[in-house]
Amino acid sequence: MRWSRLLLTTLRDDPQEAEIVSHKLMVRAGLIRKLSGGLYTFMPLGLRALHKVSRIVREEMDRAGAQEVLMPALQPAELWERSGRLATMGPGMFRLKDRAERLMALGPTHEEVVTELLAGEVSSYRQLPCTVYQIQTKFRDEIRPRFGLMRAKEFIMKDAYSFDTSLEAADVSYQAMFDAYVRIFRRCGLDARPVEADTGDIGGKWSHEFMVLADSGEDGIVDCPACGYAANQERAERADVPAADPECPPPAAVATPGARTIDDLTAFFGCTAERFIKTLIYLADGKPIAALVPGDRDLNEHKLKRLLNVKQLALADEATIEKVTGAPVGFAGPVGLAIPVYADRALRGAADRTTGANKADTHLTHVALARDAAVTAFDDLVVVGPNDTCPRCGKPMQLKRGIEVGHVFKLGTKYTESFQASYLTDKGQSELMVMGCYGIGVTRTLQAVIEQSHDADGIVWPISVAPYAVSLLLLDPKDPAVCAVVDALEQALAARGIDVFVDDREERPGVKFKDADLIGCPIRVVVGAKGLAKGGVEIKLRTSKEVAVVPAERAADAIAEQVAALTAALDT
RNA sequence: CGGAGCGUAGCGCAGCCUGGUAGCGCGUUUGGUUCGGGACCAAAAGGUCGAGGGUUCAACUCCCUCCGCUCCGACCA
Repeated sequence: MRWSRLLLTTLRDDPQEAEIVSHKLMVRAGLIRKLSGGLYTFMPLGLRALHKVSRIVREEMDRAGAQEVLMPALQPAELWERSGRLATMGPGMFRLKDRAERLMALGPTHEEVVTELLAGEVSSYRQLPCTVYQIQTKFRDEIRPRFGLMRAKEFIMKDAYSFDTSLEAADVSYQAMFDAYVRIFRRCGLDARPVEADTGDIGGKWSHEFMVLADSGEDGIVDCPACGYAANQERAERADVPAADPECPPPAAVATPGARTIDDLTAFFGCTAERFIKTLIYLADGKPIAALVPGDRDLNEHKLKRLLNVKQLALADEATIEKVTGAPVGFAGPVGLAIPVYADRALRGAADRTTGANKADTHLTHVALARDAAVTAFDDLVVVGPNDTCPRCGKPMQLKRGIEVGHVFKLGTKYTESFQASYLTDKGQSELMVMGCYGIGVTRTLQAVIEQSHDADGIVWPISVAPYAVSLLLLDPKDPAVCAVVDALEQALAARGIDVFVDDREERPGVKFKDADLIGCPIRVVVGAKGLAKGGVEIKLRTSKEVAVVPAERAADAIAEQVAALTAALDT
């Protein structure tokens, strides 16, 4: 491809719309253009890179034995009623009506459609296991689209679904997908690592997310360098270190006018935040409950939701809090509370702490939790912090940020039950299929590659996903001799199956160098009158400063060697 | 949805506080000089100043409403 014929404009300045480096670079390098918030056009160069990611995904899915299908993005909402997710996932779905007033949805994911499909297709154990996948545009009415392709309203996802005869068989399918994911991200040149994750609205028992480490990542990751334990902060556990507080006198009420927050209280009492017990009133499926965490910790709502096994969990409104505690917001405490009370494990054995008194402008000191309050259960309820230790080995852990590029779930029979997706066993009995689901954000993965691989000058593409392997800079487009060398080289490379992008614009050399760095193809080849006079064409890797000068007639072979070396380095 | 900020030429921005009929840089077009790390000179095209309403002799500027975009929180590939 020649630049002069390509719809490509690079930008000198960072776009005002972009915040993180990968987004800025994608716009500057002319890979994407914004239509509106969370909606992007892939320009020719960006689409090439996207196709390369898709191809890797497809190859590895096929290798893992999954079969490609393509399901409709437009789906009847009735399907979602059957699984019960119209309620839980409802607000995140784009809904519309057809001319018969039937409620439809633009698919945010396809568990319903695929389960309905397999329920009809599979009738015998002989047809199992079966894993299908598709690479398709998904629609989600995100509350806040962000960071370009990272969180978009419309994005391309590879979603796969496995169906098995048993939990054990499903584990095998899960592992096959897990292994495929490791290969996919490795081939994309990404440093992605699997972490234990929360299952969220998708449901199911167990899941792993594949995280690309990046400071701009939206997720917190907890990582134990000693034993390899790694988890999303939403799910991460910590070693159980119960409080070992000495006995204390009975609770005493202290007037604390206007002191509602932990900050207010530490100032008022002049002690550290951990000496307080934070009491949070939640509505769990509409019923009030209290959750207790040490004053210096944040409650992890995912953990609480899992413990309570409820669908909806939200902080209670002011009116509910006043009704339940008898006090305005900010003075709730566990002593004398008539609703279920769940406390973080670190509060087991807690004594001589300060809590709200369930009375306006009043707190209780000398509270010994077990002695003075009725705790329904102790469990791990806080967001893991920097000082927590590993739940497996007790060693210190690290907190990092990550971009979630893939997620694999063991779903069990959650969906096959809703859709009565069953098969006949070899004994002629009807059993529900056991399911797994597996997603990769293809567009997000592409951007994650850039987020992880760039420098001050621009993108540094791994060869596997680069729009072109080679940037060929024609420095003297008016010099027939130079043009002849470029033409011959372009053809020679094409004959070897190497994609070349020729910058044949009538621009000064500096402009071409800058743009080549910005666009970031892994191999840069410069052909100019000066260079030819000095011995040939110049070959340079995007990752290196070294320039090799090679006679024109040997250039194609030399480049092919570089391509082979770069490709081999990424192959698993 | 709650909080914060921003909408002026294709892109990046100034002007607004203190109303007087819109400017800079990049890019684009034409001509010339240049030509190995974002050249220079000259000329030119390009703007309903996000939209609507109000105040005023006069609104990019002040006021109100709405819309859009970006960032921080809940959602998630």
